Amino acid sequence: MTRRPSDRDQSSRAVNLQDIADRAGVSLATASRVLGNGSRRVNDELIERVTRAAADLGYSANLPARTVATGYSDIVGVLVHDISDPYFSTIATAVVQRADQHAAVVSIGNAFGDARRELAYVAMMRSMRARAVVVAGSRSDDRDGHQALCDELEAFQRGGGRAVCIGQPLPGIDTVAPENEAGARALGVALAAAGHRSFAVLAGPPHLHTARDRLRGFRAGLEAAGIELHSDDVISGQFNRDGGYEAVSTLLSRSAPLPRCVFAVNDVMAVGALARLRTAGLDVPGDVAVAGFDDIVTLRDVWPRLTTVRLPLEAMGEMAGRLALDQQRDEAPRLLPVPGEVILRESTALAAGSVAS
Amino acid sequence: MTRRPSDRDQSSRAVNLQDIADRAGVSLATASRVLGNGSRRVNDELIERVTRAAADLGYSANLPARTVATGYSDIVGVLVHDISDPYFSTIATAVVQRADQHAAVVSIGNAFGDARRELAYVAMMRSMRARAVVVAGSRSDDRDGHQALCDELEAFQRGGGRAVCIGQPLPGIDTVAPENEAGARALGVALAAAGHRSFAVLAGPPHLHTARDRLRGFRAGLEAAGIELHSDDVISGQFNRDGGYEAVSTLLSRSAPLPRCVFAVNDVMAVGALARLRTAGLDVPGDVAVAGFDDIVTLRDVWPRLTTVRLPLEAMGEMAGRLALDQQRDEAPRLLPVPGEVILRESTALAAGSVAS
DNA sequence: CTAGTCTTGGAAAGCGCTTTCCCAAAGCTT
DNA sequence: AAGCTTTGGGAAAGCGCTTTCCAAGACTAG
Repeated sequence: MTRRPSDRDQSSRAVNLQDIADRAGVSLATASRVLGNGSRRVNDELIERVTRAAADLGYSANLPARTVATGYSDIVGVLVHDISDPYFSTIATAVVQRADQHAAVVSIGNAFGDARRELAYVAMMRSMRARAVVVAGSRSDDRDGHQALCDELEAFQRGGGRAVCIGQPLPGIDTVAPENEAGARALGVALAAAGHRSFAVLAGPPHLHTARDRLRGFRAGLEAAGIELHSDDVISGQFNRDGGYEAVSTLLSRSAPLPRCVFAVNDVMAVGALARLRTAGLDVPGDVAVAGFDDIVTLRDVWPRLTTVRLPLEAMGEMAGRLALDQQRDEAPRLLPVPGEVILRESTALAAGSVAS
Repeated sequence: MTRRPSDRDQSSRAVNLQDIADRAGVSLATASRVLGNGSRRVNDELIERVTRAAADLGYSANLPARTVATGYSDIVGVLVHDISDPYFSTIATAVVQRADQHAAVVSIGNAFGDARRELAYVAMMRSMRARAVVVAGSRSDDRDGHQALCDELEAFQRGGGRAVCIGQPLPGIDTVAPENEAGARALGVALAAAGHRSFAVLAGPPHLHTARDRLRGFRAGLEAAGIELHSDDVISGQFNRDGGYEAVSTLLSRSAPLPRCVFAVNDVMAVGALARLRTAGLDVPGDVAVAGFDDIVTLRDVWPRLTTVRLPLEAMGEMAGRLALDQQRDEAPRLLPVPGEVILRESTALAAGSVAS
């Protein structure tokens, strides 16, 4: 099977470095030094010849082979619940941009919130010898799944990769942590200060940390203003648009009077709530006020504009990218808290001077 | 962490197949046959021993090495303009789902519509020996860039990968082609039939094929109804939310009377237009009607609900995934046209019986 | 003019896997 | 019992690259 350089075969095997070396009349090593990282000086004329040969033949380095040889790749994995959710796609875009600057290529994994898929994806990144992996999205209560993920991430790091997480801190792993609880608390305080008195919370799934933290914070904020949130006023459901829609359906179907203000634990749910209220012929904020969380850019144009807690999603992705790519490996794991900013808009406006019952 | 005395060094080198073979007391070849594709029968007891050893040592196959050995990888590249645009993230999600079924892992590239980045990304996928690449998003007029991309994709296919494109057909490449022109035409016809008579088009960038096709189709639809679209009534701008917003600003700043109906060549622009009109205190559809294109799911809850042309984005991603992964290589390139469906909603409603001037 | 230090090209030894090839042992048929 | 085909394990040859290691030539220094 040994091919002489002279007998060019017809098979469509891709051109490799040896082909380039042959054509340029240099050794494999020299060709590699020219086209590779260039750690060693090569005669200008040879550089020229090799470069020319590579261009002529349309050479494209075999990256997997390079990875095998060096033990190092330029893949960065990003793991999200759902890339079509603007929350995640915004973060992912930022990571991609950061990775671009490091000539790294991003591989995005959709886990649909499933712990098994998450595990499989991180394992895959480990198999690929990825340079780093960014895990975004709320952890859930599944103890075993959680532990397995931590183990896998640890193995990943032992193998020389870097792991970063966006959301709940994972032990031993750099984390960009949005302050869900504090943000929701501030929102509760602000809404109370604006004159709201009766509330319901569309709380999302009880097992999701993010959802729970936001509920807890909001409740604390109200309590600080002397308002108590009854458990009847907490409706759980899905963490997406339909979850918000259905939670409002539940509220509407009850005999109890509607609360004057509804807090959905994320913007997408808030939009679902808005849709359901409109279907019921109710005015927002006239009849019911609605607030969300995240301040998703795509949703800034919904009307009435949503009161929400702004998370700097782009900055968060950017920070995660930086942690994953810039930092030295020997530093201790970091925790970067990200504060949210309460933004009051039309969706929770009250007629001037009035105090809602 | 039980290391056998025979283990040579303490360095944290990842466990490899040889380690597994040693521990199981079999040869490298046998270990490979058990853990690899299993193309050959292996004694049950040995299978058991190897599997056990792999589990004990937390073995994770080195995928790049496998790729080097076989020449095949399980990476699928998806190239989009902007993953945070719901149009693309919806498509990407569908491709990811399809790829999951093939145990392939998706790598998403953001080109931000820049031809150079697109080229670089496809080249990168070729370097990675990716199994397939899906290029989504409108081509622009840049002749050279376009040719370079085609060349690169052809090189990619010659190297054994599959290329699929979503949008304008590329020569020699399987394409999922939304019928932009026909859809826009149908929309024009439908709006005219609904009684609209005076129009403007927020046309996006003139060099983008998708934008142009939609404009051309819309114009043809109006002409079929005996309505002519003057060039004054075509405002170009960006293909995103801000483009819609600013185009309406332009309309408002003119001395001419506002058109009764505005067609934005995509939904995101339509939402920008809606925002601008609202800022100007104009009612939609009372004062001005607005229509979009795509029927983005995230935007179905904006109010008034947008008249649009629905593209089955998920199905399109799914089809692209299928073309990329299921099909045999020797078949001729295919062109799968995807029809759009006109959906009339509140944003273009006219008071019953009235005909807009 | 010789010894010592840089340069810089090439041969070859890996990297971790798959797969071909070889061969021993076992199962058939006559 | 002799000749076959299976069966399945192991040695070793790659895959395409990087990176030692070596050696030869080009310089300095004494």
